[in-house]
Amino acid sequence: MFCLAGTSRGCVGRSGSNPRKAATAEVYRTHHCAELRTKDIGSTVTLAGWVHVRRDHGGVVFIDLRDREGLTQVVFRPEENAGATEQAHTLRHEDVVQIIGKVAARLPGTENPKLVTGEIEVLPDTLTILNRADVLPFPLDSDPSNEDLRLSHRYFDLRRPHLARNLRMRHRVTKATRDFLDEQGFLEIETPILSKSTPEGARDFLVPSRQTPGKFYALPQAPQQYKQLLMVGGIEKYFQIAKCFRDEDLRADRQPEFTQIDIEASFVEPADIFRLVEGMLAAIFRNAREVEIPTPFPRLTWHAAMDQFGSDKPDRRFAMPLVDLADTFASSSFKMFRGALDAGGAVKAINAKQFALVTTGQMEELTTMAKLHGAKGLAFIKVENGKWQSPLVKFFTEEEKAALTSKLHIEEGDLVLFAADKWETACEVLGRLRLRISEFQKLTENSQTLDFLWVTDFPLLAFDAAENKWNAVHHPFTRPKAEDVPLLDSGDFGKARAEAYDVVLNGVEIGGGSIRIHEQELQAKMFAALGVSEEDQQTMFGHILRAFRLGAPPHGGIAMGLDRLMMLICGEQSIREVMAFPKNNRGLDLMSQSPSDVDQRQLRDLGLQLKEKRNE
RNA sequence: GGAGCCUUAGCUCAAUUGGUUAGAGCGCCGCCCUGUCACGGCGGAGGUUGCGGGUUCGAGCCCCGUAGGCUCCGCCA
Repeated sequence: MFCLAGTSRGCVGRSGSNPRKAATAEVYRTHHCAELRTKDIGSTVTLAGWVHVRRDHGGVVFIDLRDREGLTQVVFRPEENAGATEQAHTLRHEDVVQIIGKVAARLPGTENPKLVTGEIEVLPDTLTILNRADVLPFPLDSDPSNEDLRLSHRYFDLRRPHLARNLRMRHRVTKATRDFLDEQGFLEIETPILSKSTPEGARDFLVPSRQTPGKFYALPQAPQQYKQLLMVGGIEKYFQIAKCFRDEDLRADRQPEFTQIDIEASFVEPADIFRLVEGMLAAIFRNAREVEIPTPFPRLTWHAAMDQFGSDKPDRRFAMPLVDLADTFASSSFKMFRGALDAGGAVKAINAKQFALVTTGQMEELTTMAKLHGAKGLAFIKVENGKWQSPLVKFFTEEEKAALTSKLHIEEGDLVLFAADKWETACEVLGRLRLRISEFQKLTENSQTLDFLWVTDFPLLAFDAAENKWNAVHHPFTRPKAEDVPLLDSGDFGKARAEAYDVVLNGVEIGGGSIRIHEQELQAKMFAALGVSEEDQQTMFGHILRAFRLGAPPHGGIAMGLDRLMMLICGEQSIREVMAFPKNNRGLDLMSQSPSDVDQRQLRDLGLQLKEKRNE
């Protein structure tokens, strides 16, 4: 036996997307398990991998040997190799073995067309058991629903073809990204992970400083300031596949640490960023999914997106548009509608086609959802047996009914839902209902559509009633649209729009960015609007304000959420399925049991003391 | 911080209205089996029904609490 325990050269030089011979000779094997064909018959090969399945006939024993690339059948025959066959009887699922043997044609009629290696099998001279496996925590050949169990044995779960495929796909996407941006002249530059806490935005993960007791680094929520400073530094075109950290509650599409394709460029306008990102996504989808996506992407202003779809990330794979009914009900006798309009609000409706048979439970859920998002109730019309079943109908004139029928294209079997409120509330409520109904009706279930679009002209500032102050919608360095800068002077903050844009795919925000402020004066105006004092500006952003006075070029960029993009590319419902080692719902790593207790001494070194002892 | 759904064998699930000893498939263990590829056959082990309490003659099933998981709202510039 010539096994060299401890060598790891077997993996060097392998491409994830394109299995081929390693640059250096492999020690453990001569071929991978999806490689051998009839042309190899007669040659002696060495294979290494996992026992995928054993079929033991008492005499002859079959092993499906599996490695990353595929399966090869190994046949042990007692009359040819009694010793190896004897050993083969003891093999179990996921034992790791190496076999040296001859490639042979399968007996006529026993070829397996389901395997690419199904024409051949390997007759081993030697079987080396490299490592035996315990009884498996769950089977690898089906999808276990117990995610808890999967996450606590993630290293094992990763052997399932499903996850392996996702990780391989992710590699292709990041490689396509790097290749594309490199061709476009972008430099990949790393920025610090030990960074500075800022009050804006999400809650920071903090790292106590040992050498400066009582002070803390923060893990970056995004490399935002660094990439802008790289622009001041004359880099002109930067990108990074950057880890970002936000200490907020998790969701199916949110993890405390996640990855962004972070991009920034100097001397650019939104159109430059749009072209770049469209080209990059086209390259990504060409490489990963082998599809050509149409570019340029359609554009929608934030106001139009809200008005038509009730969302700043509209899913346009189905219609169900929000229809404005202000004209129809301008002089309505129905108080709820007139009241909203008289107060300067909106009356809008959606037509859920062929959903009149909505169940009581579904209707209750929709009503609860509407109220939760600010509606006072949920007015509706069901069209059944040629009649409008609705408590509202008695308030409508014939003209109003005719206008509704025409504007909403009402037909037998439809369900029409109304919202009458402040414009933004009415839009948001109907937008939420629209999405939930699309789930009820399974409107996007097997859709292959890739609907990309840009949402532009976001509001610059939003008023936070709870804190009684204005906050930046994007971040405080976002450039106002040139024509809206006077609104900052006049205090009409709510009307100011930003040079900010999101790229949306199938109703999921996969990226967002903006053109930045590069002048110190404009930045000061912005901070003034945000109510950040001169002193706080210096403490928190002194370095970046100083940088802006040393010849900062006009610049802007975007950050793409790689995990969400991968989720869509792989057709997953959760970003956990496209990350190697994700955390659960509560931010725990069930495999390594982090976060964990630390030694008292570590705390002492950092000058920290725990306030409360937890019950243990 | 809040809401909903879920928790039965290692895994996936079942268990009539609350009714005898909680079952099946896969996996595991043992024996048999020389051309399978979801190999097959026979036998076996494996359960505090998440945990605690309550109602009841009787609880996997009903009620209360609690833990854990997932999803959503808040939160996420």
